[in-house]
Amino acid sequence: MSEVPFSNADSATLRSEETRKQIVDAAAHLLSVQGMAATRLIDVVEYTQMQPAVTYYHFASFGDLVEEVLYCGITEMRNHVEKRLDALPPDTPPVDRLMVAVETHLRRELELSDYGSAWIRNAGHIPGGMTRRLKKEEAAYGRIWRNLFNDAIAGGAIAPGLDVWMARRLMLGAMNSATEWWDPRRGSVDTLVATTQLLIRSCLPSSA
Amino acid sequence: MSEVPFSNADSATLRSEETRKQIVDAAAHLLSVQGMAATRLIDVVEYTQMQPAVTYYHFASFGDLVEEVLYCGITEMRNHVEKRLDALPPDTPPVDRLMVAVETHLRRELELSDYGSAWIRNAGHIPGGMTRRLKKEEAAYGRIWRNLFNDAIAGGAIAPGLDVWMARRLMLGAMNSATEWWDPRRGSVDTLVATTQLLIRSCLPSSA
Amino acid sequence: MSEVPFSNADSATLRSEETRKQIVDAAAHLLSVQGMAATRLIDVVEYTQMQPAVTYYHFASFGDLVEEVLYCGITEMRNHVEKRLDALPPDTPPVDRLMVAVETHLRRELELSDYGSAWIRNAGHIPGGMTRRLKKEEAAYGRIWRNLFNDAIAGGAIAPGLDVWMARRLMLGAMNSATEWWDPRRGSVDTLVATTQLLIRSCLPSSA
Amino acid sequence: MSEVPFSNADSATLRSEETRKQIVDAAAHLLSVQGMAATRLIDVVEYTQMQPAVTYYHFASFGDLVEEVLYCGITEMRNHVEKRLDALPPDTPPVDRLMVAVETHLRRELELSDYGSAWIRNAGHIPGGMTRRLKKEEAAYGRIWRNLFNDAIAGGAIAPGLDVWMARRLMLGAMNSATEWWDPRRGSVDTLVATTQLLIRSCLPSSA
DNA sequence: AATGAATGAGTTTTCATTCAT
DNA sequence: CATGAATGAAAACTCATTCAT
Repeated sequence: MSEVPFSNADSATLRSEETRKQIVDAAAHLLSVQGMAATRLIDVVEYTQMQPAVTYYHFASFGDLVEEVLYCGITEMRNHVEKRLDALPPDTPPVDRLMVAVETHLRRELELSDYGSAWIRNAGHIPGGMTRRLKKEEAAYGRIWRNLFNDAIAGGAIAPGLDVWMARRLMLGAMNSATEWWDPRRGSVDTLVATTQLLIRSCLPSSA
Repeated sequence: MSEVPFSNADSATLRSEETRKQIVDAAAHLLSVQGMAATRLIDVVEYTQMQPAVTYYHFASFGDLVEEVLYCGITEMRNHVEKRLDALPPDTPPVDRLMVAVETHLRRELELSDYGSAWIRNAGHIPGGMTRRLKKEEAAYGRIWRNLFNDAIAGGAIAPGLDVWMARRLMLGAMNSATEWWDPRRGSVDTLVATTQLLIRSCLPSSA
Repeated sequence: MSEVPFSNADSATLRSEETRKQIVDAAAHLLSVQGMAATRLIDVVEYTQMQPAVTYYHFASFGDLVEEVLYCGITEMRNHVEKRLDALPPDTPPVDRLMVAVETHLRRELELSDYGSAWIRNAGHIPGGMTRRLKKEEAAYGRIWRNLFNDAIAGGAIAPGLDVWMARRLMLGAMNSATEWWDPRRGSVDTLVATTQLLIRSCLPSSA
Repeated sequence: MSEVPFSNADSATLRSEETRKQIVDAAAHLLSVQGMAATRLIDVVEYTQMQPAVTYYHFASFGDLVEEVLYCGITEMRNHVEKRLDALPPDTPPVDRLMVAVETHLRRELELSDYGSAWIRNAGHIPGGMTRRLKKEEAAYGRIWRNLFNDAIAGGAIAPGLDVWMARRLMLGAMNSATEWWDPRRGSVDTLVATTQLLIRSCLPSSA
């Protein structure tokens, strides 16, 4: 007969999406906590209390599931940073914009999402190298930071001998390293954000 | 050098030691290049053109071999940094001592030893967690840096809101991140050393 | 044609029959081309752009589907050969009747039906052995050939040492082998029919 | 010390070869009896009372094991036929040579070797198509028969409408079909050989 | 001291089948 | 009737480890 109101015809699709999400979430969690070397398909399905075969309904292989997690990690991170930056008043000074990005990146990496830290911790450990879409997405995120830094140092005098590309990498490396050592018992994320912002600020020529 | 005549027992020992070294070297190389997730016992012995069984003459398990590599990595790193610092004139200013440590750490990590980068890249990815001697050695190395930083900032005014422990971690994280992104084609280690030193210097209160 | 108005029940039945036919046709095609070892349920439904579950509305199991294909293959073959023979004038000489059967068998096997070749190629490869109805149908078809050959050699002198049963099997084997090697680019079916007829004729005692 | 007399230094190698042979033999047996569709790796290892993993010491995959069986089948068959032909007196008439080949092929296919029948029964059912070496070997065997037939019909008058290539295929098809239907209870191999030889002889133009 | 061979306990993967809608 | 989703049982395959020599 006619469709029951409010009953979604796509309920099967929704169920499926939910199942898929559970799997990816579990994988993201384990990858962010244990890293790739210690995360097997079996760990993921045990964590979700499902059957191994479910995975293969949604992904062609375990490797594909991992790739999906990392892809979501970098994409999500980029989207959030972009959104926060776009929401700023147009006249926000470049350095302030950079500080906002630093805060967003750190909070996401540590507090808000297993995907972010899964990406950061495992990006350099992908067995067969990165897929094309991972490379592309990473490059896009990298461009955001390049622009942020370039704007922030524009007009300032770069110290002789300093390589701007390396400097940017070092600062991002500093932020990302927090996934390995940050411990809520040793200090809040707020403190970490403040500290990181202070350090990065002090490295900018405009600070002189 | 050449083999000692009339000393079969010793030559056997030497051969054995050499074999062992080849295995550990190979493991260090692969761990530093591919990371733990992609490095299996089979890869290591294939790299040395040996048989899996050789490993078990020298190590109780594959895990032990990996642990040995990481232990060598951290130990070697500490020894070199200590030696360089000890060789400095006693009246070297603290900041200069820190700069020397930075240079030593970076050169070892990137140029001189697979062990150093094997350690740095995989420290956070050990399946069962660190062994006691790894923890101990890491703590010892950490103390060196704590002292270096403390001496360097002594007397200076710490910015309010800055957490010194975190700041130190961030700076070490920056240095260690180079294993993931450093590419000789984008700049020499000399440049990297200079850039890192400049950045760290600019973060120190004494620079004000 | 167009759908019958006011006859939903029938159109549904028709649709259902059509679906069933699509599946069996696809299975027949794949079995005749690839053989049983390479044909899975998944291949069949993918070929029809359907879902695995459809199969289970029409068949109790994948094995039943395969059996159905083979059963259709042998039945169809027998029916066609019988029809052609029945259509011959009653006074057709036995050898000519045999030649007609040879032509009918070959054309069906190679040109007209995936079912025929599916049967021929896979009859000896059924995992659990033949079902009863397959055995029965095969025996019935075999009887036709036995009679054809018996009539054709009746009155002729059988060479000493020749086993008639084996000779018949060999000739049928020759014909059936064409499914494995016949290639339209190496010669037409017409040529194949002519060649086969010539060979079989030359084996008959009446040819002397 | 010195090597123990009569103790083979390659005993390990011999053992290995023996194990490998057991596996291939078992696979050949099952393939010849059940065909590819019904033969799984697990069946082979169960038959040999070994562990699945042994297979992977000797073969990269189950597919490779199957390929090896088929390759041995065709190679072995060719070698035996060639040897028998080479041992004939140089002045043996071509038709007699052909008869010897027929006998050798049939006996090997039915009595002497699982490899021969494994090849014949499964050649047309290889999932991914034939490997290069299989094709090559098959072509070489085919050339032997082409020459045998060509020599046997040389000088005779080929019936108009008869395709020699097809005729040869049909006769080989007849012989190979015996793997599917031959049953020792219905007649000895001797009888089969005699019958086949008679039929093929009667097809040759020289018989006229 | 070294190694070729083998193995067991796992892992990933497959696939016919079922279920809920 | 049809189907998207899920599943269990079993398959192929992996790999650190051991054994016999």
